[in-house]
Amino acid sequence: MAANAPTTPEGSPPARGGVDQEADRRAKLKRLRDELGIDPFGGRVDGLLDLAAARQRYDAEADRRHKADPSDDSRPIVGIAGRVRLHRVMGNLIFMTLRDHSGDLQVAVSKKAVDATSFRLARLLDLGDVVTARGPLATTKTGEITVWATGDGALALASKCLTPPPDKHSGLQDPELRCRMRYADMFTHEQVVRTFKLRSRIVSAIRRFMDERDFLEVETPMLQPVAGGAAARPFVTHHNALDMPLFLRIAPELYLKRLLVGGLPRVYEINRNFRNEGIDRQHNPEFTSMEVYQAFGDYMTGLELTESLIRHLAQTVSGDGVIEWAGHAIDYNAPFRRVTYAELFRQANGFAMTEFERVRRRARDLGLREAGLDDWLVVNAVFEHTAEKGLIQPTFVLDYPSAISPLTRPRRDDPALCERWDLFIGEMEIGPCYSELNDPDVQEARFRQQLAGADEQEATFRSLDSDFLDALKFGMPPAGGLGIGIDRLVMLLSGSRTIRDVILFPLLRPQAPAEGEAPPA
RNA sequence: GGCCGGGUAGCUCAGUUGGCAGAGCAGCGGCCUUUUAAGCCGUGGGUCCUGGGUUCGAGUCCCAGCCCGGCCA
Repeated sequence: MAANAPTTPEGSPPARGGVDQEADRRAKLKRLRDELGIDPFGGRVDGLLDLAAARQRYDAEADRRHKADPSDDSRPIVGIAGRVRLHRVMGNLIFMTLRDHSGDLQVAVSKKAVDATSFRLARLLDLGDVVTARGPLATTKTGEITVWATGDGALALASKCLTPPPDKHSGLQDPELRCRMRYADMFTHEQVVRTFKLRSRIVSAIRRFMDERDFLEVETPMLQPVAGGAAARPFVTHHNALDMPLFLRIAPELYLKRLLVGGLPRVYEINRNFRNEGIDRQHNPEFTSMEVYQAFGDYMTGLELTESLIRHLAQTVSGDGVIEWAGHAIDYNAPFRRVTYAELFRQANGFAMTEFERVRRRARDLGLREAGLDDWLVVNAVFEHTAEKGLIQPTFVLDYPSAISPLTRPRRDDPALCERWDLFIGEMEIGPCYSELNDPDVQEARFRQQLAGADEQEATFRSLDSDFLDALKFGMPPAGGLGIGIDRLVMLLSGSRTIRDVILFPLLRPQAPAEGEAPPA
């Protein structure tokens, strides 16, 4: 036995306490190189199967025949790769459970079946090591489908894991660490990989759906000289060569509308927006949304498109179109509920939203700020705090007040209201849709009104997008425009309660600098 | 911003009335050829988030702060 006493070897003072598990792993790394001549960081291997695919190759009949007559071996041989999740050394027989994105599969290494070096490697493996293995598929006594490492390529180390992985059973639990170390989260919780695969499938399905309806996917600037298209605080940056300030976009709207002016009748964009605001269960500073513009449509064509898209996605994901979320079975098959803003307000508060004095009283009762605010802003504050609660099943809220919808075409029959809806599912706002304004003079007036209402802070990042107004003056066809929050939609369709479960690397506060590192300036 | 909960070994977590800092997994040494979070024997490992305070004595009580999570605004 090589000298490997638990006492500190001379000349190699361990990290404090001598309990450094990375040091143990590095010691093994050295033994692998020096004693076994193994490269612990592998190389190309051809012909590997995913673990799930390899498992499918199992041939029960061939296994049975081989067990009856060992000379009759037609068992399929597979090459696989995976991370060591469990490792059970039983003297001369070693079992390990590998994991990859597709699932888990057991590998057995029998001392009799492999060369001495491979067996010593199998003994020395640590949890977390990435290995490749090759051999026939057969069950164990308890019926577990297993790759019995055999012959050339029986077992090889593809990448040594130097950091001890999280607990093999419970995995990472700390929600912040799970995001910070998403890679470890992924290989310890299968659900994480499932969710992000689902997200990818959903986004692909959205693109197919839109493409089939003759919408053209486009990409418009994310670095914008004027941050328009929404009311939100932008991130500010700077272009050096042009020596100009730039904003990360808060919405693609004003560029997509330019494309309508240019003659594209149906466009959509799926990409990131950035809003310099708070972080919670439903908000990440960068988030993905889809915006869609359809010339000669209006907010009702947008409604039909949205409802059929979301129903299609739900049925694609679940088969029966009913998806559990936060304890509710949300049914995407039934026609989505449609209710006007005014009616929902009345139902929630017991009086009409136009009774402004009662609305203000209600706002004060709710502890909301109302003094000095425009009547309609108070109405909307009360609405958000009363009417949006309980909108769990898919619900379109129609005909918002014009006063809180500066980019929307007013209703011809009642200009106080406008052609706008918001979709709510699971008490979350999934997205708005408008009949878009296309009168450049009205649009300019609304912009100026908005700027006039801006407080000092807002004024630093608000400005008039005169390029956009110039474009409108060439004539933009009437259009319906809509936005759908992809992250929230994925939350609903994947059963995720927080947006961080559907964003691979959500924004986190930077970690406190380790001792010895320079503090931030 | 307010309120509540949390921060203890690499990971997951206990810690009673204020009285020697604990378990499982992981690690290290050993046994073991059909295990399933393998098992068995032995063994090392702690800035109890940070800083004050009370006390003979603080993981525990008090104050302040930092970080995480939840609820509310």
